[in-house]
Amino acid sequence: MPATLKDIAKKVGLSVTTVSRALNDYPDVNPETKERIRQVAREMDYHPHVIAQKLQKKRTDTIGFIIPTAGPRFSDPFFIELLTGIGNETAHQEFDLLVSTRAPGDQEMEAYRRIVHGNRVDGIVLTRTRHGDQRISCLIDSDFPFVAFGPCDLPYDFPYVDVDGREGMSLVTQHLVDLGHRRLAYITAPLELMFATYRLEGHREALARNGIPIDDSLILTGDLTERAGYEAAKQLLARRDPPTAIVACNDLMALGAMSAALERGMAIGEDISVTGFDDIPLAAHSHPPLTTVQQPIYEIGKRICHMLIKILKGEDLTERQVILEPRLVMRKSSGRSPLSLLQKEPYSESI
Amino acid sequence: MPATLKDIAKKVGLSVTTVSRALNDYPDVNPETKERIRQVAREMDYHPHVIAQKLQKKRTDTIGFIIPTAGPRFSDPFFIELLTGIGNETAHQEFDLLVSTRAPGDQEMEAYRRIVHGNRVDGIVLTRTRHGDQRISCLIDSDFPFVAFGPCDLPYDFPYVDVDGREGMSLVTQHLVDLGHRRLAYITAPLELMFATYRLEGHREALARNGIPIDDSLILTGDLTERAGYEAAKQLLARRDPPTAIVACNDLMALGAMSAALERGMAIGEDISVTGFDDIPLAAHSHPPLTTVQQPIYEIGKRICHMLIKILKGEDLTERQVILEPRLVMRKSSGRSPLSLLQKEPYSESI
DNA sequence: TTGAAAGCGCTAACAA
DNA sequence: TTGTTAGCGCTTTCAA
Repeated sequence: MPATLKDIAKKVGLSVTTVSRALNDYPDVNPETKERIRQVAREMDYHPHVIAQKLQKKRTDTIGFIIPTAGPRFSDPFFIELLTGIGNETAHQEFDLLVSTRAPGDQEMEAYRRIVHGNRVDGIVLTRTRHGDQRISCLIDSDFPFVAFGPCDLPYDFPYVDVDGREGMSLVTQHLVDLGHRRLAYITAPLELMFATYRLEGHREALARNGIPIDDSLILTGDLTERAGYEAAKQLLARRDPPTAIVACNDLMALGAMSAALERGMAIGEDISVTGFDDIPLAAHSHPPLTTVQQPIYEIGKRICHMLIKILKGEDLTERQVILEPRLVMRKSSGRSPLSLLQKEPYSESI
Repeated sequence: MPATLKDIAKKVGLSVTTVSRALNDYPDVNPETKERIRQVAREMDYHPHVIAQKLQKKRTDTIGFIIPTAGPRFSDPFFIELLTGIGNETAHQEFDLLVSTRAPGDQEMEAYRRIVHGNRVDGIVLTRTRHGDQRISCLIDSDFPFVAFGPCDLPYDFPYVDVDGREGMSLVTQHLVDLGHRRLAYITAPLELMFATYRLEGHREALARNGIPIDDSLILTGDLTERAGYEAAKQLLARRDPPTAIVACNDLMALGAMSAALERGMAIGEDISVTGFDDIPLAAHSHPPLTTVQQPIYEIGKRICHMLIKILKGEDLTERQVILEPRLVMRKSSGRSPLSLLQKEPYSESI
């Protein structure tokens, strides 16, 4: 049985209160008494019972994070990096982290309720915000502290961090247009996801800005996995009028798209350009390396967590909504359009 | 303020005890009383205070999982899949999951102590067991329940699940030998990791079995990231006597190795064969698809968690050590050795 | 069928 | 400087 304050009190012949105060370094304890108590505590290998502390303090010093895992083989590296950011900041601030893995849907809402109502955690981190996100309205209704990765179209003001996806997609798309591409396909994530909408908007804006008509048949939807990117690209490349560039909504789908193109014997960055979004470590090590938009995922995780803990401590946030600028990372998977009138090299054939 | 048993008791004019019993469906409560209490509880949106329950029950119904994250950009998809398995089983059994992210080392041990001593969790899941694993001796000394992914060379008997890595590596290596390879390089993980040792042993055994001398200069070490695989392969391929096959200790390093080979303009599966271990989803979508050894990661996560909860409930384990058979997944990244005397096709040139 | 009382381990207001 | 008392919200004897 682990030692309790009572055990120590008995041993040193003092009250539980004094022992508690000594161990918590209160100033109104005789220094010698304090030292003696601490000595005994060490000898008895005492560790405070955190559950009892939590009950008394009415605070759990724990934050919750529910990972929207789609299916058993879910393995988006994005989430590990985000989790690492959240986890490290959590530990740094001496908080604990409660994690749930639930696919979006009923069970997910149940997990939220379980966490919110059970006083298990003091606050929650939310990711992949959705249009009319039920989770957000539920949390706001219960007046439960949270910070989200991404905004929402509900008429609430809540704290979040985001990367400007519209701008990001606009940047890559412009980059491709500058390389002479006029026929760009786009693989989006399900549009219920806020970020998917923004990114698609950025893409469309860039096309419009350059006077390129939007062909809806070139916009396909995938579930953010490499498999989905592969399938979508396969379909696109089998067309009689295939695109010269494929813009994917995330890196995993871009990698899938690349494999579909390679399978057809195409040279990526030449016959076809492919771009992603996220800049996961694999993006730099695909072949060819993937042109993408960088999100500082780890830092975002830390930042979200930092904001949340500030809220929990009752401190004011300097910024309630943080929007980070994305950065275009040009690599070899994007190149001049094969249909471009611009010449690649002085001696290359033009059409 | 959330409603408490006391609030309900006051409202219905009964004692807290009776309310508690009614809500916990004890048989010795008047059915009508019970119904009335439940009705009121619903109206007041009552939810039990789990912290108080935990304190009283002296059980947290929570398990802990410390992810050994190496660095901020840590993003091995392997861990998300494992986490999903653990998380889903945890939820299924109505347990909570506490996660820590710590790089191996001092902070990691501190995280273990924090969790063990603070009564935060009832048991722990351990991954990536190491030689003389401090974490294991610490947990055993404290008599703290845990289940590991992988065995340990300490003289303790503890429950774990593992995939036979020796057999797995033996299978891929044999596969390569059968394809005519005689010069095989190996990229290992740091050998302090138990699985790294086993896998390397399997590789060596297969070579020995086939009378192929072991060339230690062909064995390099990497930190399991794609970057490490890339660097190692780059070095191997720059040799005057490059290998015809590269066996990597995990898929991520194999993917990195592939990119190094592609960068040199080599045709993978022809000029050079590359194999991995894990079978992460990306392995099927690399180009060419990666020959690897499958580990049912998600199921292992579920199984570990299932065993742990069984232990916590005081039930007997039918098997304390579970060793799963690996499965070789042959894909296109492995092909006949270019130096092979065997003919690839009837009409191909032999050397 | 119900209630009173005790206690899980801790903290904190108040008194001495 | 120390101790007394109360209480966090819940469960569980034991007695009525």
